[in-house]
Amino acid sequence: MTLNQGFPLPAEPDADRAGNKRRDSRIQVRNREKILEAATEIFSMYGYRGATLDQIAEKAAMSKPNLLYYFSSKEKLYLAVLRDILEIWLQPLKELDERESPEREISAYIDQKIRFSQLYPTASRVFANEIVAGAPILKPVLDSYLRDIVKKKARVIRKWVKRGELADVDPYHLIMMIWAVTQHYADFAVQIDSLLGKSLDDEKFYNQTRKHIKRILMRGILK
Amino acid sequence: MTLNQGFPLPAEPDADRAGNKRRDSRIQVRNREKILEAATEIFSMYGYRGATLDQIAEKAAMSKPNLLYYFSSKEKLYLAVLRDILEIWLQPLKELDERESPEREISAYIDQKIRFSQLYPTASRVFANEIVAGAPILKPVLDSYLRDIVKKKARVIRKWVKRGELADVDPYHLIMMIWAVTQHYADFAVQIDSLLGKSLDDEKFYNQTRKHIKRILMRGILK
DNA sequence: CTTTAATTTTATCCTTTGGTAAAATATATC
DNA sequence: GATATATTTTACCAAAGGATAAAATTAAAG
Repeated sequence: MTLNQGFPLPAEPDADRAGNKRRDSRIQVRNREKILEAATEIFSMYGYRGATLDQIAEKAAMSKPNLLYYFSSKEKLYLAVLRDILEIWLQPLKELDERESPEREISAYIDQKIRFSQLYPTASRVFANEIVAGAPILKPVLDSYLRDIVKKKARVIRKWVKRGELADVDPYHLIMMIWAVTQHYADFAVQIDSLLGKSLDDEKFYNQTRKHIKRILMRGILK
Repeated sequence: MTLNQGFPLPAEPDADRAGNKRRDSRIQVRNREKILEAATEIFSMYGYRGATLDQIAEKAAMSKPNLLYYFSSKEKLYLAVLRDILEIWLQPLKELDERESPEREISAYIDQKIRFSQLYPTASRVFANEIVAGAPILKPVLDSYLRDIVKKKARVIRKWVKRGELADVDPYHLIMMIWAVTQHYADFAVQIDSLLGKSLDDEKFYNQTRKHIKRILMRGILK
């Protein structure tokens, strides 16, 4: 992963990098990647406060001081993880295009969201954890960046409604409904596994889920 | 709250009570209540591992050793909190009755779930936290108790489908969809507050939400 | 091959945290 | 109101956890 281009989180230059000049050596890249992956997994299970650097270091197969060589504090590491996640989390929404039909666009949006749940379930859980915890870190981003994007896309949906291509739905509730349902399959994966013994890794179950969600939602909102 | 009658969590008699004989003195009841409430709030924000007894004690306005007098360990306290939550969380599902119409029953079920989100948002978040974390404590309960109830209710839904009173929906996905959407409003309340500046505490927003969810879902599944 | 810079390890520090012991205080019962 | 019991406080402790310093090792550059 490591998308992280200009993301609106307090990203002072080199904030998360222990003062070394020549950046991006081979080792640098590989280890930072390794750490971010391990951190995502541990944060997804224990949340920010519950996770320990020891656990993360162990999962990344390196010593704790070594880890701290790459990310100078637990908080900086957590920020780096969130930054990566938020970027891929938001991407799909940005693509809603009013010039296309709502049927096509919303359908595609659901597809992308459920795919995210399949590809990055742990990332989804870190995000969920942060929000459930009251978004101590992400609150400012939600209040500004996310708010703006959603507002913009709500307008798109409202336009479709006015054009009579969509039933009279509230755009915000619709968006949140899609989030809720698609993310549920990543965030509550254990529960689903308990009930059905299945996960989105199972390609068959994945498609069944995808179609089912779409069938009900699309029926619910199309004219 | 404190429903907790015979709940299927490892509830050795007096496991969570520091060996005192005459149970349920006035003080006993009041303080245990106070602690459970404080614990619910703290656990909902930091998860099991992230929460500290100091925080809980402070919120409950008593010293940590005093708290430990009522619940002899952090784990016992957490168990007690989960026990209370799970009971009220499951109750509504048990009431789905095949003799009634699906329209009426599912509608009532959604009502109850969204009401739960309104009344016990922090409890909902503790539960969410536990599941997102991989249900380290609740897994056995999910695998047995929950699994059985859901299986039973899936049969009810399937019956409605066969009778032609419901579109051809998968019962499990339908149930999970209802969970996802209704719980979302409690678990992701901060996000909703960021986007809309509203919460389910606002009776107007509560009703709007309730109706909206129902409109889309019911349209999606009724024939 | 050196020399220099980047990376890793070892040892250590201070704070927080779950939990205990025992003394002190309050409450109830006779 | 004296005695027994329940509750609360005070003083600790050992382990865990985030972080730093400095030595040791490895990789890169000339």
